[in-house]
Amino acid sequence: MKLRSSEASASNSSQNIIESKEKLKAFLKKKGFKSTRQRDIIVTEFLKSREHVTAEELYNRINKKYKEIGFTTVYRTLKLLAESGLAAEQIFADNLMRYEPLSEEEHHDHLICVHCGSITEFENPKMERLQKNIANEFGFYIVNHKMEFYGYCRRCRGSARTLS
Amino acid sequence: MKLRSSEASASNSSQNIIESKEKLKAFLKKKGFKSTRQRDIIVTEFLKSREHVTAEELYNRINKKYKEIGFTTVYRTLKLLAESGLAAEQIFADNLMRYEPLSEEEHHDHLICVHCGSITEFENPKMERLQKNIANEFGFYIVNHKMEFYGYCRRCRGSARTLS
DNA sequence: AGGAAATTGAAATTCATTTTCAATTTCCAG
DNA sequence: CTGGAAATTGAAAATGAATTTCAATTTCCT
Repeated sequence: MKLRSSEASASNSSQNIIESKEKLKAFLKKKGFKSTRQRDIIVTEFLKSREHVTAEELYNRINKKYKEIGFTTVYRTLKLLAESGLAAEQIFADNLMRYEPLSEEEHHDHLICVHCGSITEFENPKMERLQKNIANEFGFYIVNHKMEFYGYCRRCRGSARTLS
Repeated sequence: MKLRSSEASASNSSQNIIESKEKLKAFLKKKGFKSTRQRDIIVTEFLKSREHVTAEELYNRINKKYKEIGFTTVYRTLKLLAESGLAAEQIFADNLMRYEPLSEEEHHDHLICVHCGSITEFENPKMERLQKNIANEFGFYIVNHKMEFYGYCRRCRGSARTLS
């Protein structure tokens, strides 16, 4: 089991940021889009965060330093990142569109605490295999999947007395 | 593997409808709510459909026969069914709230065709066990989970030439 | 039957997401 | 280096699904 929780080490992050920014630049060029100061700032902040952010959350964070960057541009840049394959769009139980940095082909699933809201990511090879087997039984070709566990994380499991 | 696709046999459905309606009645009484003509019609139509409907879809269906029943009432009745445990609320990739009839404690997952939109349900004991094991490793207590496979169903896999 | 409490449904509201549009910026061709 | 076509920006408006409001109506307990 490969853990990739939000609390995990952030080493190599500056290297990853540079790499990702290069990828975005290539994507922009290929599509005839332009590189701008705003996009650069937004992408940098987004990749630094390494969280599942909504457009509004990222905008608020950016707005503290860069008053002149508008919500719409943050929103559009996140969409652009999703198109270019550098971010994944995900909707959890709160029904807000969230974005997370995505490198290469990795796919991970989520443990979401309904008490504190923490999101822990994990990858599990057994799970991947089982999913493929199930799909095969139905003649189904999986392009993408979504798996979320909602419940109580280790910390909240102890403190929440409301467990039924 | 237990199949429960939308195309599966609908035998016993009238029996199930009566049963479910009794359950709703009990729920209403317990809560001090009232039984109404509208609720009866909406619940009947909902249970008959045995699909993952949005409030609007169900409203449109009902509106053909019963012009006097408003959207709001359909919406509220679906919420009520969800509260009473007779329906499950689910949001798929199109980001619309859908409701499906829910009997007892069953939980099933979904194969969603991105080409024709069909939703097939399945249950898999191995999957349930693996999910619990994974959660245990993280000290996580699962209350609920969501698993969806997006891809091409048997039928569309053949006809869609756009598979990369 | 009487009336308190719940329900109904049309309309209004909310709120995240998306689009519009005029002003500005980017960047390629010359 | 420019000039200017094309893309971008950001404020504001629009969209659209979900939810709430409220006056009129219905339910159902006593």
